[in-house]
Amino acid sequence: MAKKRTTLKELASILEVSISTISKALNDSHEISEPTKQRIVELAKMHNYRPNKTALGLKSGRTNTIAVIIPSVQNSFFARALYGIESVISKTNYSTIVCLTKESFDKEVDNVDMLCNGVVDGFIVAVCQETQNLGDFNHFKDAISDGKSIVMFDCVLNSVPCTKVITNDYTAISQATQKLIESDRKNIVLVSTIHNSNVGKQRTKGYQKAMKEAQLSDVVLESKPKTIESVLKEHVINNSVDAVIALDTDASFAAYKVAQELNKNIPNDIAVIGYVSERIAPYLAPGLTTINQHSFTMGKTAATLLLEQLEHKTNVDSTVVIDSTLSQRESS
Amino acid sequence: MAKKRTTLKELASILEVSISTISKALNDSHEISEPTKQRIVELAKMHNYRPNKTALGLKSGRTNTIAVIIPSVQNSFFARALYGIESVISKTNYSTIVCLTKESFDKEVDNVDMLCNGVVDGFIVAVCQETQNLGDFNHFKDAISDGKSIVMFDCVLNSVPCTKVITNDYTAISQATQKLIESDRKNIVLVSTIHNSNVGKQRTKGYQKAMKEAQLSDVVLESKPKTIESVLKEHVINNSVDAVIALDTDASFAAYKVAQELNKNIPNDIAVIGYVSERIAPYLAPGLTTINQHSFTMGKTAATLLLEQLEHKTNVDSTVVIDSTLSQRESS
DNA sequence: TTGAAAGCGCTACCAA
DNA sequence: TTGGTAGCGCTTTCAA
Repeated sequence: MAKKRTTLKELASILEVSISTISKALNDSHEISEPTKQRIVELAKMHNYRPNKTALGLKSGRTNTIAVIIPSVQNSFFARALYGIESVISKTNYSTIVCLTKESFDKEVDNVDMLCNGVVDGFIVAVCQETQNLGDFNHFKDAISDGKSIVMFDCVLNSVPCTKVITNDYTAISQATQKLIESDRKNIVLVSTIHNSNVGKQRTKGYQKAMKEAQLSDVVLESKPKTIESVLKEHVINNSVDAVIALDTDASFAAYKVAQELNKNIPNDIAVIGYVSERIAPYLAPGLTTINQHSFTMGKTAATLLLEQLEHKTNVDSTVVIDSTLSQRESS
Repeated sequence: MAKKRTTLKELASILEVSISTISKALNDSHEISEPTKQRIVELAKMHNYRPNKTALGLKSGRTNTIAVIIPSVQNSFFARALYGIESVISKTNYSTIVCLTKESFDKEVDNVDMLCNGVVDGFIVAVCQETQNLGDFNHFKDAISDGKSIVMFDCVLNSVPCTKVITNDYTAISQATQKLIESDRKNIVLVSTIHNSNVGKQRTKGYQKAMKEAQLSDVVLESKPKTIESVLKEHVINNSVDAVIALDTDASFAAYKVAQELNKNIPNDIAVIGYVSERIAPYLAPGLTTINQHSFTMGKTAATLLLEQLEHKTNVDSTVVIDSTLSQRESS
């Protein structure tokens, strides 16, 4: 198979003109006469000519491609953020490469290294957990010294000089907790399967701060997705609980399931606030009050900032905060 | 900023040897003496040299990059399929470009056209709905005649000669319906928000066939995601319904919500079978019996087949079927 | 064992 | 208005 793609050279030899004439004509240069231009454009169309992007890239030193490096796409936060990024990028003449790290440091390093070599102009990254724990950021620093622009979002590295888009996790959950307290909930339990991540830790601290301020004692239940439900159930059976704050999707679902199994009414017996995709939250019964991280907006913002830097070929060290907000529904 | 990436040329001028010597040394050619090799490799390491992929691509005519073109990543089916694809590709020296079409024909055409030009070696595509309706497949045919390999999955185009990975939608839902009938359900309603897609139509036909065979009359409720709940509720109030088959996530959630609001017990009053991510289904209360399309496996299969074709530089016209299976849970 | 030069597809400069 | 040529970074003959 493989009737290889038409090149300028071929067109040139067919019309018996020079390659540069072809190139100029196709780029609508004023140097070329109208009739010649027409002949060439027509022939190019006939042969379905389209310029080789790789060659363009080599020539210009830019590829008009950006890389999005995220841990996963099954996580609805990242899925929606990616959607936000795409919504911006697709309006430009840039393409997007998406790489999934699955929270592996090695994969993250591999991806960054590989794409640095003339494949992309810049990166949008949600730094993976393992990298944060390891504290090895050389792949990003190398990329920057190679002249790449980087925008980090959600999980960011403060010690890497680049643009960061984050949310106010700590404050948001702290306020949510306060709100529960104001509506007379006293026994508020925090449930989480993401206690190993920085994001999870931030959120837990925010909750604890609010509880402490109200002179209530905090209860933090942490477990793996598979077991979180039984851990919570156990706790609810043996203690009085009138509210649950769930830090992630698994924990949120677990709260609902436990409530149902123990015949507790949401929100009358137990109020629930959780982190679940805004697409799913309203479909739960009752609709789940969520802390909305505005993932779409975060993605959009990150993409916009990166494009800006790419235009000016700069890499600025700054931080933008997108506020999380409480999406009040029936569960609290 | 931008201390541009080190090139062979620079290394050559530092060591005052020729570019070709550097190139050969770095590629461990036997033509180069050990001592020279060592000096060069060492210097390269010092300067953090890594070859420019674009240049490699231009030279070799292959880019070791594949494109995954899917409608969305918020749909858990595609998210998981992508995960399956990545799991295969990331073990090779290929990279993945992900493009989201949002079901737009124009975006699909743009993506394919753009990536054909020396950016990727092959495509994994879930054809978007609009393209299926329009019936214009030239972008794929062009890509093939440009020598690209294509593997389609889920939504495929039979008239495009390429590898296809599909599931047995029709049979799977037909069997699920039969199973409901065997367990004495008579008033089985189908609910769908994807009636415009081929997949939706196939599933509906499978259901209708099973109903007809059992001499039961079929009821098909179709609506938009926002309104499907009220449509179903209305129907359940005015008719006797003892089972619901939901063709998509929105419809599945709607079924649960309606049951709860009308105080119907699942599965005693109403059995439910739906299409929902396997990650979420068990968390519903009660756990939802789903028709599992094995999205991960489909992705893995598609990727494996594409790699195979890329190795042999062929493009074969064949179809692989991955069977959907019933994941029995408590809702039916 | 090393180097010079051509060429991948393209653009852009300079000359004709 | 056209064409020749150099060069982007790399590999690969072929000569030295």
